[in-house]
Amino acid sequence: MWDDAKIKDFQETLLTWYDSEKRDLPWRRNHEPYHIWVSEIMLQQTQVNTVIPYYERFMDWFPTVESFASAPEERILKAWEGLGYYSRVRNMQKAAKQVVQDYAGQWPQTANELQNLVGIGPYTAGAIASIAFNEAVPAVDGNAFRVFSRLFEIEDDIVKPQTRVIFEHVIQQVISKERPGDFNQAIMDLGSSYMTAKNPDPEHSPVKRFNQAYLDGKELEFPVKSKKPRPVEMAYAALVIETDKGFLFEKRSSKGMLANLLAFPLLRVDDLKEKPDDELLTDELVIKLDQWSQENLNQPLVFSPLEGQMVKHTFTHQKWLIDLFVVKTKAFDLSYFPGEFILEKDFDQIAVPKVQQKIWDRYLSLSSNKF
DNA sequence: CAGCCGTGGTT
DNA sequence: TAACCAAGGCT
Repeated sequence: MWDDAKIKDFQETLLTWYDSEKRDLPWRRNHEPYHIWVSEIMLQQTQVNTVIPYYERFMDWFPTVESFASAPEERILKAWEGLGYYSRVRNMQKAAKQVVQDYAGQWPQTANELQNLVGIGPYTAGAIASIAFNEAVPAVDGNAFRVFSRLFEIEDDIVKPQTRVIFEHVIQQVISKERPGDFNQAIMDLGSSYMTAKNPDPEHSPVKRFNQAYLDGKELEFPVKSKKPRPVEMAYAALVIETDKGFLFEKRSSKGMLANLLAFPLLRVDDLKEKPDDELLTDELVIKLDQWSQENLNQPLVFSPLEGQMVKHTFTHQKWLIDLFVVKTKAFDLSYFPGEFILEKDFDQIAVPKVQQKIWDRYLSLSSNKF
C-alpha cells in the first residue's frame, strides 16, 4: 500500500487533471441529489453517450422528484423506452415515492441511508453521497474496478460480489476527504479515457507513474474477470392479431423478460424442432396456436404463418428466434386476457421493447411483399 | 452466491 | 458473427 505522501501526490495529480480535463456532462451542472440520482440510475450498465439525450428529456418531462413520483406508469416507461433494464425505472418511481412520502422530499444524505431506497445499491449510494453530499465514500463501478485493479495489480475476480468489498477498502485509503465526489468522478473519467478495457492509452495517462500494472507491462492483464456463458437459444411464435379496434397487445407478466411491458403475444415453442431452412414446424404450431387462442382469448382464431425470415434478437442471457403468425378478425371481449387493442396511430404512445419493434418491422415488410 | 434483467457500440 | 463491453441491482 502507498504511504501518506504518495496518496497525497496521487490525489493532487488526479484532481488537477480532472479540473482541467473533466467532461462537460448535463448532470454535472449542479449537485442536486435528484439530478445525480437520475443520471446514476440511467448510467447503470449504459454508456454516457446513450444516456445524455434520455437524461435531457427526462428532466424536461419530470423536473422534480415530486413530478416524477406522481407521473403515470406509461409515461415513465415511455421515458425509458430503449434504455433497457426496465425494472430500473419502475424501482425509481417507488424510490421517488419513498423520498416524497417517507422523507418529506428531503433526500437521505449518507450512503448507508440511501441504500434504503429501491434501486440504489452500494455503487449508486456511494456516487450520490459523495457527489451530492460530499461524503468520503467509494463508488465502485466498472471504471473503479478497472482503474484500481491496474494501479495496485489486484487479481481478485471482479465478477464475484465479495470482490467489491476489497476494492472499497483500498479506495477508502486513497480517496480525497476534501473532494470525494470529484475524486470518484475523476476515476470514472479516467476509466473511460486513458484506462479503458480494450484500447487503453496508459502511456499518456495523468496517473501513469502510479499504474503498477503498466509499469510492469501488464496493463491488459487487469482487471481479472471470469467469462460469462453464451446466450441460450429459445424459439417463439409472435402473434399479430389485427382487429377493427387495433392490434392485440399483451401486458407481460411482472416477472421475467420485459416485465410489465406491452407486446404482441409471444409463445414459447421450445418443444418443436427447427427446420433446416430456419423456420419452425408451422403445421403443428398453427394447431397449437389455435388451441391457445381458444383457451386464453376464448376466441377460436385460425392463424397463418407469415412466410419469411425469422426475427432474431439477442439479450444478455437469451437469444430469441421468432416466427410470425397472423390473423385478421373482429374485435372480441378481453375480460379474461391481460391486454388491450391498440390502433397503429397510437403505437407511439406506448413503450415497446426493441424485440417488439423488430417484430413489427418484419410484419410490415413481409405483409407488404405479398402484393 | 449465482442467475437474471436490455440495448447499442466495438472488435 | 460472436463475443465483449458500458457509471449495477435484485432475488
